[in-house]
Amino acid sequence: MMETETKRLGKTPSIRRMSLYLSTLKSYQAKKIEIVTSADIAADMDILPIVVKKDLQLVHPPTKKRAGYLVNGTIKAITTFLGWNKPKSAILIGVGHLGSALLGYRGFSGLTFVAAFDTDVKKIGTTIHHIPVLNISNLSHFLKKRKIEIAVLTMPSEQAQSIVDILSQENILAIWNFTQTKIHVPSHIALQREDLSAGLAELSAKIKNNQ
Amino acid sequence: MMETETKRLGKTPSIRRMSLYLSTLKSYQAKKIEIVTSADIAADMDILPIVVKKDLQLVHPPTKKRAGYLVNGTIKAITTFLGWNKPKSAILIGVGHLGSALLGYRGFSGLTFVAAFDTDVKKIGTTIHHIPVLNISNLSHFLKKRKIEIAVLTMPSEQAQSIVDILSQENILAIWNFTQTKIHVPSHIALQREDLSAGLAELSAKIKNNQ
DNA sequence: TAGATTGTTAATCGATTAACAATC
DNA sequence: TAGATTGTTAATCGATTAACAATC
Repeated sequence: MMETETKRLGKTPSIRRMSLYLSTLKSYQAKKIEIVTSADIAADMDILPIVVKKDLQLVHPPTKKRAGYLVNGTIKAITTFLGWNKPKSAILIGVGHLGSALLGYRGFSGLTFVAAFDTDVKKIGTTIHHIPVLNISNLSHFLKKRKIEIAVLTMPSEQAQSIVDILSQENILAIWNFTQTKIHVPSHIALQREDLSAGLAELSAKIKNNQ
Repeated sequence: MMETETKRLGKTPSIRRMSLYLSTLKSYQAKKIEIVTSADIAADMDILPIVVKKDLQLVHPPTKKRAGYLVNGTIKAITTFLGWNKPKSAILIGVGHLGSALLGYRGFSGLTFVAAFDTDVKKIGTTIHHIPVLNISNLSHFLKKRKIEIAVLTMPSEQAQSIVDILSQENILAIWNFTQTKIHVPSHIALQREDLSAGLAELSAKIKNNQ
């Protein structure tokens, strides 16, 4: 029997919901609410309370013994579970509109952009959202000096694999691929591919269903 | 028993894969390959052949009687299944970096941006990727004149609900929400929320698993 | 004590994978 | 005919939901 390459992590849907739990809980924090029930959270997220209970059990949140979840402690538990308590150092490659949007995105917890790279001499030497844009030809050299954990790819698809080959030789942990192309990485590097059209496909199916 | 509001569509994972089938098939088209097997497609997408067969059965692709799928016809079948044969007219609200990136994104099939809206007088009157940027105060008026099917939200979260309230009064089919806030829409409007941090959460879990 | 809520086990549902029949 | 491949049914696996025990 063929061995599946991508071993299942299990709980992927739960993990994808974690960031929404975080922002929901932070909104309670802003309102100085210290304890919330699974029903409260569920109502705010349009899901069922049992989903909240099951999901949160993954992160071992502190509870006020059968009276609700402690807001601050649950935020900490989720943050730790995702490894976001120690922000991961990241670089971004390709400072177009999407790249710039990600560099300035306020919503990422646990990710800190250290530098961006581009080929365009007009961009090199500038900063975007306070992050310096460096010459792509210095990529290797930079990675040997600085410990970088995540590389975010927002350059044109055609250049993706050649950059990935450079990244693969350095000591990074993960690649987050926003390009429209499949890339090949060594198995020790974690890979996440974002496909914006997948969301559009889902929306299109919903439209069809509404009619 | 409480009624679940978001009725299950079923097959959501399959639907989210459709756009990848499309781009994979288009790469065969570019190479003038006319017939491919589920094994070919599976190899190129890093999934199992049975997944390809099951997914494609949803769209009723033309097959060369047990010898493979006809590339052109299968592209057409998927496109039709998603309703992408008649491109949907769309507007985008909030021409920041993310908005600009989406306006210029080459990867969307079946979506045509007709106009963008912003509050910034420096942007109003210009075009981005050939799409005119209009004054947000003309939104209602514009929607009464032009048949728009999808509204894409890329403005700051704080403004989201007030814009949604305007949109809800007009005759649109769907809202694609890229903001970080939950919005309330009437049930006849399809809603898709994109959460960029969900992908980061997934990637973080993969990193943890690799260690 | 009564009510409320988590924690946990069991049931259901849906998606993935396997097996194989049909047939080119 | 033999080999290959889709189409389809069955089995497995995982995620969601229900039910309820524990206990504050």
